[in-house]
Amino acid sequence: MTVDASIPPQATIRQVAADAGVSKTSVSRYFGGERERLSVGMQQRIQASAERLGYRPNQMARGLKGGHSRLIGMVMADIRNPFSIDVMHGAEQACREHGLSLVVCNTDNDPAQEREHLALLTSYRVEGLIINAAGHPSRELSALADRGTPLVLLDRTLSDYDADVVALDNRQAIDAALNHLQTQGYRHLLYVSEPPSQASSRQTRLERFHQQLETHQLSGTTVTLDLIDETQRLDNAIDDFLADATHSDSPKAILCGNGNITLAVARTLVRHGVELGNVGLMGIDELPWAELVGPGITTLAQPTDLIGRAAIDTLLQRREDKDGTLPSRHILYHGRLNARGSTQRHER
Amino acid sequence: MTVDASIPPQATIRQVAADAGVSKTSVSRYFGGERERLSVGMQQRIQASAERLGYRPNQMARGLKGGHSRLIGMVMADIRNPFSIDVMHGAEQACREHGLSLVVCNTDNDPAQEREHLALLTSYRVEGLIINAAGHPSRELSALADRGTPLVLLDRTLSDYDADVVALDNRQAIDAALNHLQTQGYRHLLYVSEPPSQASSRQTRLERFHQQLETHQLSGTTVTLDLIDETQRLDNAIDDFLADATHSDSPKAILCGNGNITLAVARTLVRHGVELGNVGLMGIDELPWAELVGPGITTLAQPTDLIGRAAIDTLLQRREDKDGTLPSRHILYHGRLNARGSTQRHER
DNA sequence: ATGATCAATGGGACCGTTCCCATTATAGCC
DNA sequence: GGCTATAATGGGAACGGTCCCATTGATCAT
Repeated sequence: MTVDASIPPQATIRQVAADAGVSKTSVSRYFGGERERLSVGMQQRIQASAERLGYRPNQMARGLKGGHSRLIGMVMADIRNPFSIDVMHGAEQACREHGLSLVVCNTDNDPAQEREHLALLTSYRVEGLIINAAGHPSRELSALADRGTPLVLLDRTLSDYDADVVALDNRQAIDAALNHLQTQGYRHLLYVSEPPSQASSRQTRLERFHQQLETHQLSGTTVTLDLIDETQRLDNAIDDFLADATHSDSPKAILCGNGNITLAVARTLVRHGVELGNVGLMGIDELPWAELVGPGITTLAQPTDLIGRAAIDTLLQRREDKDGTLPSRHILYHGRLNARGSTQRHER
Repeated sequence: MTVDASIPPQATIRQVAADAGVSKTSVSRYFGGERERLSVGMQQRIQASAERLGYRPNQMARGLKGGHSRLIGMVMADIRNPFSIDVMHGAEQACREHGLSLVVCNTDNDPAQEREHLALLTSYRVEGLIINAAGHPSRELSALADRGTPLVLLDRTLSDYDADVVALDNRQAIDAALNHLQTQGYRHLLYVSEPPSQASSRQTRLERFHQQLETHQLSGTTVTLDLIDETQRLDNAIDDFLADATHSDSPKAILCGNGNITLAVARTLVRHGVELGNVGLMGIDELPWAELVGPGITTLAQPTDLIGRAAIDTLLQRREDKDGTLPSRHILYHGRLNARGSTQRHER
């Protein structure tokens, strides 16, 4: 591709107006949602000129005077988490339906990156924010919220915030998992999670696991770790769990707190030649490949695409709430059990 | 969260200037990269006022007069494709290092969505564009390119475009796959692809497959299909391939054109109780779960994170090329073979 | 002493668009 | 006929910042 020194710059409203023989205000009306206020003849002249000149509105100029950036910020803790991908897809589709653009920022679970991204989104004057990020509200987030930027928390709650939340019902998810594992005959469980301090949903799941063990006549233990540098520790924890002689007559199962953990645990079990089902394995969140591993891995699926959509819808409703009378909502979706062979014990 | 009727609006440069007792030009200099032109005392006064007032620059105003939106558009054919996810991650990181924001648009392989997204990115005056999308250049894309917007094609070429390209070396990838399958003793192959008309890389892989069969003393057949509504057709094609009596004494293998196909084929084979290795299975692109399925699925991995980074770096170099003397480049990365059990035949 | 250069600072114009008020012509009602 | 309302259209100011030219004072060289 050769860059030509005589590149025609992007046409402006003034140029279209001059070409069509009308005022710039009429052209602005044509493109700005007031087309019906113009005579048919004028509309046609404007359309012809705009097309001839290849006019495209400058959203930055519009945003400056009109006050609308048409941008929605989405701050994600980990875009490579399978959960994030589907949520983003749903959110992006919902934005598009409203003529909005989604700006996705990835924090890799780092609060410093989160602050940077929030500052950047502020500089673009985003019209709303979807937050799926670290556990503590930053000053940057507070400033945005204080200034009235609509905010929806995605799969998170923040302790100092009474904000709209769209998420999986974590308690129901853990209850359903424990029910299933108990029904399938497992009695001693290991719950594996990424660091709970990074996300309230992880904390809620972990707490619920502990709380509900006795109710389900189950015993259990937990391990939390950072998958970036603690894979060895996971291996050891699983080995210890499987070798635990004090529970040698209790059928054992491992419950994984999210998709990233399910993958890591499955790797460890397969590498150690563990027969799935004999040792139960279940993961929170569906994974497209879960049915392929051994006898199939049992999962509790969240409706992720739907959650992404709901987050945008909730945000747009919050944006319409000019006088602040709409109470905060927690929209919690139930998980759906996909029972597969990894939670079927063999008679022997 | 309660919306307070007395929300302080975002502070402007004029307010900071008034508070610090300086001119707006000085404040602009402070935040606009000319800080060293100000006396130390003035810098401190500005900093204190900006912090007190919670000032954040308005990128829209900056973009309007200064001519820089600081946005990079990235148009992806399918954000749920595993390839896309890692590339996006790498690209986003590279953007961040340069103080740029990545705006990701997902087309779901639909040319109409692509046109819409390009128009939208134009309206934001993006400073560059990474394109990984449908096969035909649109008028919208032509207009952007003609106007001098830097452009990098990602895993694609466009027939009418002499643009920078960053991609896997598709020919090397197919050659490596055929080498491996031939070395492992397979003699009759099925190549499965998503529709080649949607992406030049698919077309290149398909053509190379046909071209190189004889060179490798292999025979083969191909099937191309849209995974959205042709799963049954895939099942049938695989059944026919496996039942093909004219090649009953040639060990058979299936080569999958991308990660989405690998998942779909693996599902079919596992569901039909096919023993991997007995029938070979290999996929272009690494998948995090590939090692977990049966004896492990052999893959040819692209360095996806690196490709995403390279795309941004290439784009930024193109942007610096004011006088158009930098020739177009095709930056092609080699795949790396991950041999696993799915391409190991059993003696029997 | 004079002239040139540079550091430091500031004000006005501008960027592309929207918003707001103004004008003109026409139609309908009293 | 006069008055009011409405459709259609337009021009100027403003949005928040950048850019460009101007000014002032200090320093250095001749």
